[in-house]
Amino acid sequence: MLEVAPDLLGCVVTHGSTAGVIVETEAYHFTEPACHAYVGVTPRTHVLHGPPGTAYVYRSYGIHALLNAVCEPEGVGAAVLIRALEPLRGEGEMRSRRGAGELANGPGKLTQALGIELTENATSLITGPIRIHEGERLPYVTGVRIGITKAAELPWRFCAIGSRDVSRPWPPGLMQAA
DNA sequence: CATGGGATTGACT
DNA sequence: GTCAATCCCATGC
Repeated sequence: MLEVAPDLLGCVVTHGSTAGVIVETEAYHFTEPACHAYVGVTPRTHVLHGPPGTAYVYRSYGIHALLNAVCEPEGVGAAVLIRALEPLRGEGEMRSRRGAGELANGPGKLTQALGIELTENATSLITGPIRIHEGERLPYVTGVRIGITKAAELPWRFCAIGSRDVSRPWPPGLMQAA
């Protein structure tokens, strides 16, 4: 999974008529307490322990939907959180859903921009409605995961170097090769 | 059945 | 920098 997370950088997420390039991810694994799968298999987390290539969408703080890609084999319980996208197609549609400001430089923002909803939890990332297809591999920097209260020191955040669409705070070195 | 927490965002001091 | 908003669900009585 720590290999899948950086591999996802540069991949393209498509939903409806909108699409974006992944520029930031974070890895989560059931062996560490920040991961929802840490508590074991429950109605909420069973998808995390399910087969790879599945979307895990959940609501955070009662307001935002966050998108994950389940990656390890069935029974393992791990996922990669998609934290930021660089808009590729359907920017007008994203704009109408997001209003002014950045479109997708944050995990809650990108789901709103693409129109991804909780009902799409457990759907396939191969057959849709949300689809992820391979893209070019991007150079990246690693950083500490942000926004969490448990195991926050793990360096499992991956950001594409030079992208201004990465969520803040930008990790040191992000703009080196821009 | 009641309660508390959460991988966030945006507005305000 | 600080703080509230708000829904799902895991946990505990």
